[in-house]
Amino acid sequence: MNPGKREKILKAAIKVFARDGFYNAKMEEVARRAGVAVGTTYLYFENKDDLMISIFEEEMVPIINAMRREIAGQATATEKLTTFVRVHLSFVEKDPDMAHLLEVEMRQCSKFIHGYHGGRFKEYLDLIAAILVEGQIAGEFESSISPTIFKQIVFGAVDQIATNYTVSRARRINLNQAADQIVQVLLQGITKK
Amino acid sequence: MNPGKREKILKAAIKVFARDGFYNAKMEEVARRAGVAVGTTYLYFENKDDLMISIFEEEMVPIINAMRREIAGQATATEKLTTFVRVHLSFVEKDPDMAHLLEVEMRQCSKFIHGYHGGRFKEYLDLIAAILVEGQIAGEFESSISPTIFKQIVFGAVDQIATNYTVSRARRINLNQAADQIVQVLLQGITKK
Amino acid sequence: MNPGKREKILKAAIKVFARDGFYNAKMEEVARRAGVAVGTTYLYFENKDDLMISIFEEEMVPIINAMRREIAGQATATEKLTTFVRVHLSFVEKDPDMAHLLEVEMRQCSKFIHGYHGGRFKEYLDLIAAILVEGQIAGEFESSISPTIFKQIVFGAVDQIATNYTVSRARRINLNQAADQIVQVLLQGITKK
Amino acid sequence: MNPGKREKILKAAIKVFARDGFYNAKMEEVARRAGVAVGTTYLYFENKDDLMISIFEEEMVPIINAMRREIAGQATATEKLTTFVRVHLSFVEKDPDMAHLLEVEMRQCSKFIHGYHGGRFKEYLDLIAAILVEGQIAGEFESSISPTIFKQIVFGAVDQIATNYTVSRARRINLNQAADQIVQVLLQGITKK
DNA sequence: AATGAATGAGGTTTCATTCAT
DNA sequence: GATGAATGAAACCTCATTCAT
Repeated sequence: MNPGKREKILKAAIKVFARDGFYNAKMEEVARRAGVAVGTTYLYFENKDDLMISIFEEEMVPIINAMRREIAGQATATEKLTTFVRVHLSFVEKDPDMAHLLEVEMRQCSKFIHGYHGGRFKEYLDLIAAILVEGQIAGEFESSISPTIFKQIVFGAVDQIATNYTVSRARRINLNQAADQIVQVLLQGITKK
Repeated sequence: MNPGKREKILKAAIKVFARDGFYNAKMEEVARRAGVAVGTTYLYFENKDDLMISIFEEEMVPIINAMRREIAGQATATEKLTTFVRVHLSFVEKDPDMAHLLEVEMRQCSKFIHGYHGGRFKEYLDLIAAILVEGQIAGEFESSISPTIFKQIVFGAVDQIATNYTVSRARRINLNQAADQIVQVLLQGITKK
Repeated sequence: MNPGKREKILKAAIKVFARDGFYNAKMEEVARRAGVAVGTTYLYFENKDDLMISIFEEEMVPIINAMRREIAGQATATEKLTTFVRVHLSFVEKDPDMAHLLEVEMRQCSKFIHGYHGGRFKEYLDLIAAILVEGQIAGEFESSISPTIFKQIVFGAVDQIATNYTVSRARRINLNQAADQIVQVLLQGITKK
Repeated sequence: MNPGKREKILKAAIKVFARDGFYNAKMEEVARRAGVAVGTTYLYFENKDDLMISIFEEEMVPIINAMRREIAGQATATEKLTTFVRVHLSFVEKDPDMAHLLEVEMRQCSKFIHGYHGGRFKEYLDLIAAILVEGQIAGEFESSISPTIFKQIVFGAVDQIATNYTVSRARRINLNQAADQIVQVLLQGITKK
């Protein structure tokens, strides 16, 4: 098995799935872009679904690790939360195809939705929950906030901004400014003091 | 023709699209559930895509109207924002199939994604933006928050909660509590005072 | 039964069958053009095939009669043959839709081909055969020519010219000149004396 | 790919299209007869129309070439014309399916009719025109005859005989005799001297 | 391991025909 | 008789997957 070839197929699939959508994407096009024969893709991945799942599983690992490292480098929970939002959006900016997959296409892969949930995605979301809990313990954050709900709020907000950025072809949205605003709202709320 | 029949097909499509996903859904199953012949569905809708678009267009209208009415019944912008979040989640609770469609499946319908965006959906998001602006003018809300970004934050947060609720078959999540927490975060932030 | 309505349907069918071809023609379009409901066409004609057959049968009658009359008005077999060719092409010029049907579309109607042959069409061809025989008896024409073969030669030649005229949208072909040339060849041959 | 397989599909299509007609022919039946799967036919031909066009294009080439060779072997224009008629009818006798396609079914393929006309078919007709012109120059044939019209007369006559032969299942028609009669009429006309 | 031709199940859509009103 | 909404069979074509080379 050639691990480089596996990687090439994976990268090609990201491009094609992102561009055409999971269901409209053709295995032949993935193979063509990877510079291999169709049959070869089936040597490295069980089937189309498995290819999708693998993208998620394997591309998510470095992302989660990088995020974890970035967060660890921050002193306070407040800074950690700020970091999460900024880094996530910088990921989106750097690799919009991958971002689009994680946001939109992933949800269509039936095997993913039915029963898969709980792998890397939960791990990623729990980074947010951990930050909240840490802040609550440290007395930075309100203890009345539920980590389970909060992680969804943060991810949802960030993901919506990201989706909007990814979908709108003209990438004239300022993700840095958006990150700041998200952080401000999450930390201070919108109520005028 | 027969508007009742059209409605039956639409409702059947919502069920089937929600259960099987847009691409896995079969027109034959939609027809079966609607109690009509396959050909009949094509008397009322141009094709599968049109059926999906129509669901969005026609089911969104009463939702938007109801939301608008509920918001109008509130005095302050703060109450209006609270209402938006609660009512949205109550919609999700009342009709999870429809919610699932709007959240997940809709994005797969190619015609929807390419060029359609901006109809009812934008209208819905702009309800949030209007609330923010109103609050800013009234002096309730911080004027430094961008309406364009804020509406995405709110929708993203609420939608993520909703998606999670819809996907998890066991509906033991308390949406009321989630609504309260979302509102609290949005209004006050999580920073301890 | 309203015979006028039957006629309207027949005429509409000629137009539609000629324009779209028998297989691509839709009964709904025929009905629309006739100004009746789809179901009505089935009150006057058993089915699509029957409609085609009826066109042939019923439109052919006046044509054959007119042709017979014209021929009868001529004194010699030579003049009669000349008349046949000219009148046929003038029919084509007057009603290209009908001509197109008889030339091209008719052959596609399976019931027509399988077993039908021998109705009006044979009657029409036999007008030619009769002219030849008459001329042979009168001593005008060579007696070595087979009527069965000759009628096909004449019809084939005339029909090919007609088809070419009908297909080429730009109707700049001179059918009169073509008629003269056909007659000349048939009567004298092309060999230089 | 595999040119032999392409040929098998082409031959199968000729049989099926000739027997059932273009519109009634099923791709599945074509595949079955070719001994391949349905999908395979689409590896070699874009679609049903393309298959039909390809039959015409590719089967016509050897026919035209053979005809050209046969004609070239004759000394006088008179002999060449005789040869054309005889060889054409011998083709029909040898391969009635192919003949039927060229005569009847071909005209139904929409792509063929709309804009295609003028490729091989014109080439074939022009063989006749060339013979006439050659004979006129050599002083064998009357110079008053238009080549454009004459080629249609000859083809029409021959084609009508061929069609009649092909349609009538009982092949008891003597094509050799028919060829002689056609030639006699074309060369000498029917007028008794 | 790699290829890519071959497979064939399956879905959308069309449209002639029917039949309740 | 007239209507036209409803029917549902049937066919083209796609494309994930396989397998002989």
